[in-house]
Amino acid sequence: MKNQLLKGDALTLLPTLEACSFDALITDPPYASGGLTAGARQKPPSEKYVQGGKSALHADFAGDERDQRSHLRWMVMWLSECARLLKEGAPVCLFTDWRQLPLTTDALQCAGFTWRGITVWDKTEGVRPQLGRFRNQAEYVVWGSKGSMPLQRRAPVLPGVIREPVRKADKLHMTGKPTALMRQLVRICEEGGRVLDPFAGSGTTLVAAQLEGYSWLGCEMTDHYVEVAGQRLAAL
Amino acid sequence: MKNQLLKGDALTLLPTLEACSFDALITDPPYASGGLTAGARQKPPSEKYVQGGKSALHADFAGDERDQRSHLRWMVMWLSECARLLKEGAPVCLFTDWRQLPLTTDALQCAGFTWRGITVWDKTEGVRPQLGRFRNQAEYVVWGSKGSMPLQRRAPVLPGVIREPVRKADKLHMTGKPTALMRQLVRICEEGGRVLDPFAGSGTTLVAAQLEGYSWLGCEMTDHYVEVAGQRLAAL
DNA sequence: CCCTTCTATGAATCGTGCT
DNA sequence: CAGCACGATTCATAGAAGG
Repeated sequence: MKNQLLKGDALTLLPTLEACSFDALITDPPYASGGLTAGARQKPPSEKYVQGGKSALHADFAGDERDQRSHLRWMVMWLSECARLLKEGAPVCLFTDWRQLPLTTDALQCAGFTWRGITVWDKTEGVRPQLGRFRNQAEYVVWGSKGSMPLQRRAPVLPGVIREPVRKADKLHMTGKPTALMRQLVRICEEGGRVLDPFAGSGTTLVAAQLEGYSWLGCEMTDHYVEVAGQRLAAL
Repeated sequence: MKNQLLKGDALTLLPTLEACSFDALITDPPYASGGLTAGARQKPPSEKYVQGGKSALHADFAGDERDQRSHLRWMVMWLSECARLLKEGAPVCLFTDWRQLPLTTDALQCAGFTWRGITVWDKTEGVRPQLGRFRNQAEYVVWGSKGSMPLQRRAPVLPGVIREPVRKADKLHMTGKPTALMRQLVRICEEGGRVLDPFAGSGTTLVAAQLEGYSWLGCEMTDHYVEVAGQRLAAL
């Protein structure tokens, strides 16, 4: 199966793809979680996620200004499209932060998937330490499957907590994940299978999939990141 | 303030305590999460959580056979009682597993607390591997506060992920937590404050509180564990 | 006392087969 | 057919046993 990076909105592109043609869904959708108030959430991500008065390092990305209710509906919409594209028993991994974790497990299950657990990404460094509080040093991968997941799948035992620091040189998107982290995660896919990432961003999931011997298809609607991801994938 | 270990049901005991007299709520309630079917959930914990036909190492504990709906209602009931007992701004820490995490964040917020984050207990590797799956090696601490939480509280910066293996000699309850883990957690309480644990079990939270210089009050309804906890605390 | 070898265990889960 | 009981499975680590 040919690898492809498609430019456009996942909700438009997914319906054009062939049913039952993917072995795993692994993606990092917009969290829509920055900001305590609805108003603060509607600022573009480059203002929302930047500390202090620093200028934005990364281009804005789309799809991050919904309120909780709309965000859930939107998650269920694209997840349901993905359910059609996945083979029976295929695993699903969705990144989320603590604030959106319950919404993410709801969305996964509303879309008809079986929720099977949570894997923790431990960033190891304290992000914004605050006296008298716990550090906010983890993000979460909500994972599950389309229907039952036979034990004879060709996939290894995978870690439930992945300790991986964020390295600037390896972060090409505002919410980009370390390549080493993604290389661990994609291994939930059956050996040599085909990985779907409808929110490819700077393409780290696709790069990891390629490095681990999978084929892949990604969608990304922001021109800038389609170019970034394209270059990274071409350089492999 | 005198330290006390009370014997009885939390829902009965909590209303008898004085309002605004605690600086932190730190507890590990029954999760009611084992078992795929209603029937399986009603088995005692020693059968539910132990593999194979091995004989039970620890005595059973009560309150683990509710379904999701009743479990939520019950959580909100005792949490609301605790809200009355806590001072304004006091932190709350609730243990939970991946399956009950969304329910726990709901319960915390339904009872009127502000949800502030999740802290991860990483049990480290060695926990029941399964091919083709992520290891289930973490439990979670949902934490928050009664109302706003001033930054000038006398409490240190605390870790967001705590790596701590389970040691047999340090585990006196089927679901007992390591003392080292609890010593880290209780430090969310303001220096020298008073800690409440309505589900004391073998008393690890109270032991940790004592070791870290806090005063404490615990409730436990199972005779056996009241005795175990009493002995541990007396031995300090 | 230190090192090596061995064994037991885990807040499970899946699939089968019986009721 | 739905629901439930039961056996099989996975491996890093702790802790015991032995040299």
